[in-house]
Amino acid sequence: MAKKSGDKYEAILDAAAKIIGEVGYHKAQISKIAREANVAEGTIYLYFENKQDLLLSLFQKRFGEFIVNLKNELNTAKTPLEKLRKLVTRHLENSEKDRNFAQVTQIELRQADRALRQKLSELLRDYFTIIENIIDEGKEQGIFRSDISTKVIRRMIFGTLDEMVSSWLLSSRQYSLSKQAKDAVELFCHGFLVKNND
Amino acid sequence: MAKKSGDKYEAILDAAAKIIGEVGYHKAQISKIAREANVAEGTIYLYFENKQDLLLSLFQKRFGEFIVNLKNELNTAKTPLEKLRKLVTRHLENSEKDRNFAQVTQIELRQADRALRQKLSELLRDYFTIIENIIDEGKEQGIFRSDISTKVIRRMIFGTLDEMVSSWLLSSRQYSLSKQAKDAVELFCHGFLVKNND
Amino acid sequence: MAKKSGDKYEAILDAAAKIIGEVGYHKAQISKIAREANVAEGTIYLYFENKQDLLLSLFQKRFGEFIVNLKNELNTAKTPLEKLRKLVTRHLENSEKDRNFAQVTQIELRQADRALRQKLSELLRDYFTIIENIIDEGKEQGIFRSDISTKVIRRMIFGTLDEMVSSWLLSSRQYSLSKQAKDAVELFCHGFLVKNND
Amino acid sequence: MAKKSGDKYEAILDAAAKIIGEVGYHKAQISKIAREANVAEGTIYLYFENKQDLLLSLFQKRFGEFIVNLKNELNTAKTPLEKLRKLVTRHLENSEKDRNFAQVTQIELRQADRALRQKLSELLRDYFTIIENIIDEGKEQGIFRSDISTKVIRRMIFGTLDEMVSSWLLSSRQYSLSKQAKDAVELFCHGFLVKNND
DNA sequence: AATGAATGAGAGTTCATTCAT
DNA sequence: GATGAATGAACTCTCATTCAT
Repeated sequence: MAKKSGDKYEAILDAAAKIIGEVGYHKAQISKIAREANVAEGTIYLYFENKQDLLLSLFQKRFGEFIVNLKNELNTAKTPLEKLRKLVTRHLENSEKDRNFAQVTQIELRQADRALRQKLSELLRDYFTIIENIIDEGKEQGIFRSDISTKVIRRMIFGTLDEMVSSWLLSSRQYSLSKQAKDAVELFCHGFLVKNND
Repeated sequence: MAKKSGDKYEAILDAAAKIIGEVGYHKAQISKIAREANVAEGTIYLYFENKQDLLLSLFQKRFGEFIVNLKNELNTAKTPLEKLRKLVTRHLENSEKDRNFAQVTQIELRQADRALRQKLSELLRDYFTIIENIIDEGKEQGIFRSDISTKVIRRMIFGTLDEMVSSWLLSSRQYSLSKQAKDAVELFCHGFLVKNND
Repeated sequence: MAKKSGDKYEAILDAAAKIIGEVGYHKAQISKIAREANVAEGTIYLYFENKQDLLLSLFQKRFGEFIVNLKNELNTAKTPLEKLRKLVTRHLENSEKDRNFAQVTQIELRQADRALRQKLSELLRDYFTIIENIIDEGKEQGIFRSDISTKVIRRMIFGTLDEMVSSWLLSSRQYSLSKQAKDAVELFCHGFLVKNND
Repeated sequence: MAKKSGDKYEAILDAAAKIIGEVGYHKAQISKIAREANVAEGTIYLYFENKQDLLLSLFQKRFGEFIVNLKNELNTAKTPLEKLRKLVTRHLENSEKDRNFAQVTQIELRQADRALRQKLSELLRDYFTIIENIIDEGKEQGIFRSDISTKVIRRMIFGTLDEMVSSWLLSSRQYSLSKQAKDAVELFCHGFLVKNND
């Protein structure tokens, strides 16, 4: 397999993101991706083992970049709350900016073989760890409640973001996704119950 | 097409739920479903238009039953908060009880054609409306905060439940899903911020 | 897989023999064989696991029939020499009659995977055993020389017949193959050395 | 095309003999042969027109050398019988020494296109002529029987040798091939019939 | 002469769907 | 209604060959 540098590798990944984003993984034919990338079908197999490996590499690269950028940004935040705000904002902004990738992440990754899903969830685990670290940090500093398990909180945060992106993707995308970041964080922090209703 | 009653119709739906739950929609062969249902392949096409219609009908029926039961139960609840608690509990309990169906709902529905997804989201909309009605009722009664959009709250609730089920499905399912209902509701209501940290 | 009875099974085998005989195993496309058999491509896979299995089945059936017929005929012969004459005659006659099959046996079987070749040579072993039994019977009766190993004699007999068929196939087939049976047997028995030249 | 000399030319032929001998002509990938020869894939096409030409050249060269050596040796033999002995011995010895080449000759040459097979049999014809010349010489000298056609005798000799080599190749090659030369010649000359059984 | 990345035609196989019985 | 053998379009992947460097 050729090295992962060079125009073609990138062109194929871009084409794959576009086609898969448009028609879904199963309906995305290698021939279409090749045409979109201005490359022969066989060329794809110089850079990727097979179709599944292409999807995996696509996710790996894009998500990896997102994670790296996110980590850098989180380092500039002081409090866990500030970190959470940045994470939520980045997640929604990124999905809004790269619709194709969001589509792949949200929709396509859930299908495919058990084996593939396994590998993909390993990649997601990095993201989960970042979220859980923020939560644990907040708990240690006495800012976040310790009586609810970190995992449940993480699932609320990720699930909410995920659902927000899904809704937005399935809608006509006429509203701004990232502008809902503030509301989401507010909800996470205080819930929707009016204070004196305990 | 035969009417939607009779042993075979049910047998096929059960078989479909089982096979799709096990191997996913795309890998679920009609021949396997037929064999599981003790029915000839062609028979399936007497009851369903095509494979996609089978998936759709499966979801429709199972989800419809869930919605009906849910509505009945919600009628016995007095406050919006109580209603929310019942909804969360039923959602998690139901997923835990019928793993195959949860698998289909969570994972398989997200793929497939735009057309199918469209129809499915119409079915989900019923559920969304139920959730949003509870929220609006709470807002009207001054129990729930009115400064956050109903849709965002709904997405948090559904997204969280969805993610909780997904996590549980991808895990070895060694923990009880429905036992986390209380924590989830607590989070929805008060958030995870310690009170004096405003 | 469907049962091995019925028109289609036979039609496919016949078509395969014809096409493979004409262009060789590797160049024999499933689509061509299907068209020749007046059958859809997929139908072939109802009767055979894959292309290789088709070749194997073809050989198995045809060669099996030949072996059965041969055994019956050998039972009517009294002396080992008479048996040898019948075997040689049948071998050449059969090849002459069914040119396609001869082609497959001689040429195509030698290629393909080690695995396939292994299976095929197991089938041939039946034939080898028949030849060797005749030789051993002759040795026991003191008619055939015991100072030369049965295997070497068998290889001479089979190799000679094989080569005669090969030559005939590669030639324009203008001469009668089976008419050389007598010469062949004469050679096997007495060699080509003039008697007083020891 | 480069001239048929030089290190690379030889290296490619050697590599081809090795790879083809191991996995067969059809499964022998140009890329593998190139790697084995420490040469770029494209380089092979500087020395050979295509894959088929490579196989042909391989046979041509190796078989040509064998023929030249054989002719030289036959010149030192006085009687036709002595010549036959030398030919049989050389044939078996050569096959035993260069297993890869034997494999190619026996197995791979039989497949491939009609066109290729045609060219190859032209090369073999040289060998056939040598054998037939020995037979005719023997007939003229009254040593060999004139009542059996030269071609049939030649086919017996070549077919027997061929089958002996084939058997040996398909076996685990635990026995000595060349040691059976004497038995073979004995069979050719006197047949396997005990003398007083005419 | 030498390279090896790129090409793209080609072929086996799968499987949802049909239809004669 | 029920069957299941038959269909054939669709699609991934291979690999001999080319050609710009």
